[in-house]
Amino acid sequence: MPGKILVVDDEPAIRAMVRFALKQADYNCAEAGDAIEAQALVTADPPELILLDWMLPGLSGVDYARRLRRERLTQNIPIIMLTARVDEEDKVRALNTGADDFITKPFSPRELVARVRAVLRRMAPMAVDEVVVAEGLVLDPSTHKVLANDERLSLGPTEFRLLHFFMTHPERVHSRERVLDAVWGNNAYIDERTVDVHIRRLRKALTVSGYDRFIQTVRGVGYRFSGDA
Amino acid sequence: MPGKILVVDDEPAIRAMVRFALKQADYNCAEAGDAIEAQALVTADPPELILLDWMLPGLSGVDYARRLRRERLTQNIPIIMLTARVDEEDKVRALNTGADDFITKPFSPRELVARVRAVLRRMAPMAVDEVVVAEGLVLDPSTHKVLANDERLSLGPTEFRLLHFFMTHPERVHSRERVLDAVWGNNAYIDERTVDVHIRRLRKALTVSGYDRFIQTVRGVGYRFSGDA
DNA sequence: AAACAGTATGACGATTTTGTGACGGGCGCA
DNA sequence: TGCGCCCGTCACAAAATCGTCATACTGTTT
Repeated sequence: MPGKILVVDDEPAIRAMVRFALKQADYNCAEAGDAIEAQALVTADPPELILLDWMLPGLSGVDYARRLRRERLTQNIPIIMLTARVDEEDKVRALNTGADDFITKPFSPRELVARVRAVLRRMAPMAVDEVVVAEGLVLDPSTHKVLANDERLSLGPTEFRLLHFFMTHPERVHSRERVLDAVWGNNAYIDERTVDVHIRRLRKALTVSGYDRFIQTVRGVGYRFSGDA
Repeated sequence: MPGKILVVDDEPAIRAMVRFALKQADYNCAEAGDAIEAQALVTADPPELILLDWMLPGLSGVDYARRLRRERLTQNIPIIMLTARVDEEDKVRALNTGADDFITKPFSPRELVARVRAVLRRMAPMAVDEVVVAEGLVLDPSTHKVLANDERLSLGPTEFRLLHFFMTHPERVHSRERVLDAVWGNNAYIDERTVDVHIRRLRKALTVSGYDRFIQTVRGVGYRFSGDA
């Protein structure tokens, strides 16, 4: 059950279109016509993502984005900008205000959903309950056990969380910084090289069952968890 | 190479500590003891980020932040507040004056660097992670994989960036200088012939699947990426 | 055809990035 | 208090990649 998304746009037609598109994709949807309404909804019940129009009556979308971004210290809500023109200048400014993506109007429902999914996926925390499976590798967060071809392998707490993170975010390359944020917590001030060491330990634990090949290093960028070479 | 950062604090000890920490992380560092000094430095040569003490002799940090936000020249420069207490009230006020983050004293050098990086990253334009396709060639920045007719080919970091640049700017001739700017960074002191060598390496990697024909040399001008001969 | 300028290619030392083993410290538990 | 476990950091080894150069090649000009 996907979460709730807040649309902020002064044009009801746009809102309706967005609501419809999101409903098709099983997203709940809250609506606001200006920044004031939006802020009320955000504080009352924080959405998972905000779709924010570039031009808004009163406080403009840009300014509101900036404000949201400042408050994002505590609340990490991704923002997608809706902008009318394809102006390169505005595009840069929009990104500078802290938007995570932007969509230029007019846009298709399909594009909207695709971008929403992309951003949410990028931000996605790990599902804490679900059993994760990749080929013969099974990780069960609830029992804190990892099976490789039905053989139990023992990991330390950090290695477990690391593997969990990788298995829930496969294929994508993760910078050491990103891994630190996800596995150690958003404010652990730790040397990035520590990631290497834990990768090493995790790999060693996985080697006995031959699954160390899943963890690939992408030179100069970070690491990736993937089934194929 | 990271840019310059301005530290505004009346305690020389703090400034020294900050300077040292930032130098470790390869940031240049300017210092000021009060708002007057700070303002001189800011107008002379705007820094990329300002570390601003909450309490300052004369014009207070909060007021100065507010003033910075009003000036066109400085309103896009992120500000991190240095504050002694963790007062929730002050925190809100700080954010409202336009601070992008704040650090409570005392803090570790590592925390400082981490927060500076975080704020700078938030300000930086997002990398557009879209998959680029040209005939049978597929380059995916998010997974950092390149497929040529479904066959995986492995590129070094520079070759990857080079191919990415070419694929996102096809059908156009690029001078070596232009390529250096785009792929190596806007101020890399590197022999232009190095481009030739990397073109060569990229071509070799592409040859196995016959895609080297995509990279054409335009004698006396530069190179071009294009599907047709 | 020879001279010339621009480009391709292979090799090499230097540098950067990552892998690996070891060490000391903290923390819980007996 | 002693012990075992796990962690973060370091120093060093190994590996990958980089930038430059010398040389061979190619197309152009005179």
